[in-house]
Amino acid sequence: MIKHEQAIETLRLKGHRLTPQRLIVLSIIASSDGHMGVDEVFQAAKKTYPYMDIATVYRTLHLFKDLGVVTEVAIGDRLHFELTDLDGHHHHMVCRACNGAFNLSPHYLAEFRDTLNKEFGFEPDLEHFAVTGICIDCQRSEFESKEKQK
Amino acid sequence: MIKHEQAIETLRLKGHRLTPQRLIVLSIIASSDGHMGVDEVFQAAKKTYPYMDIATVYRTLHLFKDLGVVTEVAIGDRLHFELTDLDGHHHHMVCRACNGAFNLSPHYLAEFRDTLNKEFGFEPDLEHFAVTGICIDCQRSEFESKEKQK
DNA sequence: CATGTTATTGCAATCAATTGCGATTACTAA
DNA sequence: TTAGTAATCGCAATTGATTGCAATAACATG
Ligand SMILES: [Mn+2]
Ligand SMILES: [Mn+2]
Ligand SMILES: [Zn+2]
Ligand SMILES: [Zn+2]
Repeated sequence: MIKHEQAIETLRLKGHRLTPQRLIVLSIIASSDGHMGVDEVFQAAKKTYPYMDIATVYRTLHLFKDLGVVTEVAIGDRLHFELTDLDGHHHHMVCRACNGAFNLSPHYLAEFRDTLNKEFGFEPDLEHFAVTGICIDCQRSEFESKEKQK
Repeated sequence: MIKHEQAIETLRLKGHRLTPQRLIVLSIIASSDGHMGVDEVFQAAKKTYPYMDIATVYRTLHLFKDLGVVTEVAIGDRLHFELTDLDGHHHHMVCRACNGAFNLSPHYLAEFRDTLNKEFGFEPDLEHFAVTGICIDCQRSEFESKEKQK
């Protein structure tokens, strides 16, 4: 629970108010081990605070993101959030067929980033990147269902 | 205009109907040299066909995408479309500050794709990829405005 | 503890994108 | 050329995300 306390301290230091809505969203995100979709957060929040509004959830998550408390990741076309990983960044491979999310060490993208930097002076947004695709298991099932068809 | 005829032939071969709406969207996309946002296409289409509906524009663009006639690229959070580049794929760097889009040869991502393939058996969606970030010019302006501040 | 200031909230409106549905129309085949 | 049929369209409703605004509540100050 040290992380939780730290986040609250960050809020206070930057002059943000400690509202019940913010504390609830924080504890929900903190109690999850992976990413959470915005609606998941919203549904969970309504259970302890029925007046919670989806706009407040979005505003809170964006505030937490600005403060560095949570990290945003676009999976497909939906936004997901998770507590910022203090042990270093990571990326994701997300399967478009089964929605499985696999972690990816940052070094797989470091080279790409460096190349764009050196060759074009371009600084890409690759903090917490999710690349969609088809995982190895779903490639197999796809292959098998094609076999069966003939 | 050879491309245009080819697209029409593709529609007919796959059993899709040649509607005025489809022909208009096709000619608009074909007459543009870069990406077009969906609303750009819609506004242009309404000029020659005032009854055009935005839903039809989306459905038409998605059909064209499935047929391989156009390619979709997500720039920031908006979808853009362009005629499929027959001379080979390409990617983009898009500046978050000035919205400038720069083309990127596919070889910059080939390595990344191969690594995911070999190490994890993951097949990433990287057909027509756009990475956002800050271009070299905007990095300079950012730096200068920070200098001026002190 | 009471009070004033202002950040924050809930609600409704809005925007990009998608979808269900009944009306229309492109094409097939007589 | 003329139906018949299914694909397609326009329209309205819906969804995820965002925003303006008036009401509310967190917090500083006395
Ligand atoms: Mn993550
Ligand atoms: Mn392109
Ligand atoms: Zn999968
Ligand atoms: Zn720029």
